[in-house]
Amino acid sequence: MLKLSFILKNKNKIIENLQKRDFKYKLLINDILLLNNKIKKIKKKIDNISKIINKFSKNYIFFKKKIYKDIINIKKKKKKLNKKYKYYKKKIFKKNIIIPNIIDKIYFKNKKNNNKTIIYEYGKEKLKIKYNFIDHIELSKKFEIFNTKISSNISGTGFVIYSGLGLKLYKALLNYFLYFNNKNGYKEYILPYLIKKQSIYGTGQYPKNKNQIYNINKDKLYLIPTAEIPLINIYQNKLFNYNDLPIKAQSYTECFRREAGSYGKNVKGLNRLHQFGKVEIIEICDNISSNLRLKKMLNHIKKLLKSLDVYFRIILLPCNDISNTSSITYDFEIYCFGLKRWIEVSSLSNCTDYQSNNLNIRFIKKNKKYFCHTLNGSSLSIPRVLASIIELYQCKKKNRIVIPNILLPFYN
RNA sequence: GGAGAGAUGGCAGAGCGGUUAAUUGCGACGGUCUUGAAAACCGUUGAAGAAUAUUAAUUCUUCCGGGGGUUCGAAUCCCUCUCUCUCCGCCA
Repeated sequence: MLKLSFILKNKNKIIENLQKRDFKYKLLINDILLLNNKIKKIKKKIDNISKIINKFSKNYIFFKKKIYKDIINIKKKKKKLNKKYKYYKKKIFKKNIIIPNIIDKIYFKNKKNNNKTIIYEYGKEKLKIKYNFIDHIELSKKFEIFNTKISSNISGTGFVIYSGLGLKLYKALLNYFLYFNNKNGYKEYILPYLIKKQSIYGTGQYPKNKNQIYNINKDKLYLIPTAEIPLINIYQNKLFNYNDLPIKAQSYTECFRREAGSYGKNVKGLNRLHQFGKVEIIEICDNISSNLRLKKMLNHIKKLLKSLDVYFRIILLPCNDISNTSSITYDFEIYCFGLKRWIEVSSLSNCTDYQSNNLNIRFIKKNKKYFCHTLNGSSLSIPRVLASIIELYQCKKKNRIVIPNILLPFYN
């Protein structure tokens, strides 16, 4: 979340920011300013009372019982004021936490920013291939790849079972992604899938996305919707040396999403699942170089997709479409030749200091402490990549699905 | 699940009702010495809010895991929550 002191000093900037994001609750900033003025007055009264009490207690022996009664009255007053103070603080917090991150400068350069901007495209020539592509759902009927019928008996819709060829490809993709990321310095972690509410607050998905997250009431735990949450939370309350940055980490986890409200075509096959596997990469860096790191991550994921030799594109998401925590987001989409549509396989964001404010992730440089910047991206979502690969690679030999060359060492 | 111990600054670790924002050690930063470095020595080293005032500061308040209570006064006593550790039980 944004620091309150920042909000107070940058009122206009934030209002402009909210407008750009099409944020609905426009009086939010005014509310916060009003509440803050109230709180200031209360704090001043409390300070004065504390001063009197402190003086009295320091000179206790001299004053003794003379002013004693006054002190007791004044203490009662202080208690009342304290309650008020905390009440307003909570109110401010509740409003503060829903203010999204400041969007990147790039969104102020282009006037048209309600549309997706394609910034890179690769493999377009594949569109020329003349072949009767069938989608991965049909393919799965022909080959042993995955099964949603059996899984729906077990868990309901939105779950999947991999076996045979599908399982082999799945593991190949997974191991290749981990290998590729690791080669580029991302340290791997195996993470818990059940997390506390506090961790979700830390990375900023709560309270906005609370309807998308599975909640295990009995134990007050939540299923992770993305590895980003436990992965970033590893570093809560950390103080890094400037020279140790950037921190690069990755993890494969299953991700659990309720997907409340989605229906129809999108739900079919491997496209939208309640549980899916994804390799996530994150970086933690200083407060200046985060956009440079973002570019490096962008190139990293680009290289990975290129090596799979699929038709993909990179999109700069419009600022009214990026998540609360993000200042700038790029989406990576692969073209599915069977479904004849684009599907998102990665989303890469710079969260600047929005998360590190919550999680108290800082670095120290020349005895001064600063908040780190955090970045995250998928590298990559496995079911969707698997689906798009089998759809494209079915054309290379009749009645067979070919495996991309790069995956062969991981396939066997 | 049962019993016990604990959470203090960047880290380690004292303090366990009254100049304690907190002894000390290490680290970090600055300086002296040196051709340079090390060693040694000297100095600096938490955060937030407010007032005065203005670029240099001064003053006040709050903060020793979170929340609440006792007291003229709490890091220190009590309650509660969260987390960590040790022992016992259960278990892949």
